[in-house]
Amino acid sequence: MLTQTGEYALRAMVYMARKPGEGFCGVKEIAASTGVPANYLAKILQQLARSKVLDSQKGFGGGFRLNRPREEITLFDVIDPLERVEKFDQCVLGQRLCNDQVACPLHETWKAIRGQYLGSLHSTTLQDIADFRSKAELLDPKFTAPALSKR
Amino acid sequence: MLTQTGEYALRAMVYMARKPGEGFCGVKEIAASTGVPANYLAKILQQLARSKVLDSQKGFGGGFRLNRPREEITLFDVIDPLERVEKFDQCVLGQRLCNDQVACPLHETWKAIRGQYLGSLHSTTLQDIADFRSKAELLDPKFTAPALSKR
DNA sequence: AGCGAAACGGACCTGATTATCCTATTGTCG
DNA sequence: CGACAATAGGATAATCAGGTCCGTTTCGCT
Repeated sequence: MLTQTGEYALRAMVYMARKPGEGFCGVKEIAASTGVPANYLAKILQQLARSKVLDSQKGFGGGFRLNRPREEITLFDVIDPLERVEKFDQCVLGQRLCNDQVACPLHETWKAIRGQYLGSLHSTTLQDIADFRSKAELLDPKFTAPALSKR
Repeated sequence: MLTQTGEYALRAMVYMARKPGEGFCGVKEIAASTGVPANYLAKILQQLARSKVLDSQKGFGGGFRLNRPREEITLFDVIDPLERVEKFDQCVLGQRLCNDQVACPLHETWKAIRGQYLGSLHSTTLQDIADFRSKAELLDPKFTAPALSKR
């Protein structure tokens, strides 16, 4: 469904989105919190910095941070630079000709699945995720400890 | 979305489902019609035979055929033995604890995506696919000739 | 029985993905 | 300025999916 790399990227982005404040996060800090191999995570974050989703800062106190407000970064923005999403547009059965008029037997089924998937990635922002509270958190004040404000 | 192996399997199964008659199909025949590498396809079909979706028959005139009526084989039955679908049940963000009560921030989003995907796989049968006719086929009698034949 | 057609099974090759390590570069602070 | 902290980036290793090859087994046919 998602490559390992994509999943790691998502974990890191969620971590940064939920962290209060504007400062840079070090790779080690993110790696420790998300359980992603630090060296590999560094590579992934470098890619995301190159694709303008993150800012990076070398030197003491440096690290990575979101390049834009949370609500302007979608899951798609995170996944897209790391996986070959274009493959989704190709016919599942490998037919050269497969569109809404001349379709392979799976065309409609697959179109629906793909549409739902991409739609979710496009419509879900890091803001949505940062705001998320599980049922347990909503019911039990203890869970509200790592408090965020806003909205 | 789907591994190469899963896609190949789907192509072969669709071919067999759409082919009239009850006889065995040889690997070479299927490979030629679907564009899947013959040797690799053989491995895939062997796996499907082991997982009771296909019957196989050695020797002259042998090959593979569906083990059950078309309408009793779902896309899930085809994909499941070949990919690690269990991975879908694990939390995308790698949290040890992630369920409807105590959830990770992506739990609901991912649950919806996964549900749509698995739902389609479970509810679509080879019968549905075999019956499928594209708009062009329905409108233009030329297309109603058995579209899949080569050799 | 003997031959050829076909699946079966194991060994092996290959390239992409995942992961690690080392050095260079860049920034902060004393 | 010099020491240190942190990313950048290149080289390399490990793992795995995808793919090939070949010998064996099993069957149908003559």
